[in-house]
Amino acid sequence: MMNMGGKKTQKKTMQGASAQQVSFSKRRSGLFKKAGELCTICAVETDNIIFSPGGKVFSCGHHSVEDVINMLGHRGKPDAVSILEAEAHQERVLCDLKKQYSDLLEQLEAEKKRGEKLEQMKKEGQVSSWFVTPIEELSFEELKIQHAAMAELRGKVLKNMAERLAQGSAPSVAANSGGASDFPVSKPKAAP
Amino acid sequence: MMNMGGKKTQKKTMQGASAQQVSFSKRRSGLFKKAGELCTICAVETDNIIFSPGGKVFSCGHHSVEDVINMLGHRGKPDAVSILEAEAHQERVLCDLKKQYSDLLEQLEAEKKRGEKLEQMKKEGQVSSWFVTPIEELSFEELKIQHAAMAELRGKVLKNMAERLAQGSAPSVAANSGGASDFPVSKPKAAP
DNA sequence: AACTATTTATAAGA
DNA sequence: TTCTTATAAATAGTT
Repeated sequence: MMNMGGKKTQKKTMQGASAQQVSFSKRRSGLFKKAGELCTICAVETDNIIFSPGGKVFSCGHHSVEDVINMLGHRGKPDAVSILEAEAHQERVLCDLKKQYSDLLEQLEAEKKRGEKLEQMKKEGQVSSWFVTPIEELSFEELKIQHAAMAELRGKVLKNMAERLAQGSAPSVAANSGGASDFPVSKPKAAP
Repeated sequence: MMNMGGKKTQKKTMQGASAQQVSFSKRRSGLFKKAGELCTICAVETDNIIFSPGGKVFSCGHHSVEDVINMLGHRGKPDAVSILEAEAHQERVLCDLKKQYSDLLEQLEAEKKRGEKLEQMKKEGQVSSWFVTPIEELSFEELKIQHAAMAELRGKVLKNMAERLAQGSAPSVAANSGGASDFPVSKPKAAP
């Protein structure tokens, strides 16, 4: 399609008012997005203001244009420190939300891993899940199947025990010799 | 090499002061560079300020912080459109974030439930793990315990089945009645 | 607005 | 810190 993507970085004013407007919209969101990421990832605060030729003012950040204006209206001439100390409550909320969002993502990720393990267990066969599901929650049909499955497993166990006895093998704790060490019984690793 | 570059976009505060510092430096230059490009390409003016936690202030743009203040003050009040636009943007971002946040809560809750089941399985004892572990890998002692456990479970199942039959109750899957919807989401924050 | 080919940005590693 | 590199993102031009 030869559409030329990012091309080489534009070094001069884009030709064509239309294209320039489009590019402006894209890059404006891009810039604000980057700013937001910077805040979230590095725990800093930013303020970004863009004055378009049309006289419009776009901004994002912890200290909104609104607040600056209000402050100016309230006071005669604030210094940089005033702005620094000013708190935009809406932006603050946004920031907190972002943080919470981040925390949630983290937790979600952790829970997902545990969930996947559960999924794996389930896939391993219905048997395992039946045994850990409160019996009251099982349907009658499921109970019947479980009953049969248990009977079969019991037979296997007895058979295995009999074989071992016959061989006179001494009871011992089988070491996890790599075989099925991937069973989801591992202890959770706390993330400090 | 597997050095992982851009990885997936970091969504959370980066852990490790060192890594965070490195990332901050990179992203700070990245942001300023983007701002510069935006100015050049779209013929607009920008001002960007970053407040680092260390108290340092980084900035770039066409006007000093003082200039920005003066300019805003000089214009008295940006036209209504400007304010509306800025507000709209922030509102959009906030809304999107809130929605994502809600969705995440939902997902988290679901994952939590699955996680709890896993936890329950583990607490249930070794029984569940035994059933999914290849029988050859179990020790004789474990087999005996398993045998006993199975016998007990079998008894429970039969008993439950008998009760249900006696009551003539239709087979059904009981729904989770107990719920913990009060997942800790936010923590109180002290305002600086 | 959506898509795609390219260019950028950047997290890890050295 | 700076350089490298693999991978994710951003985005100019097109549809």
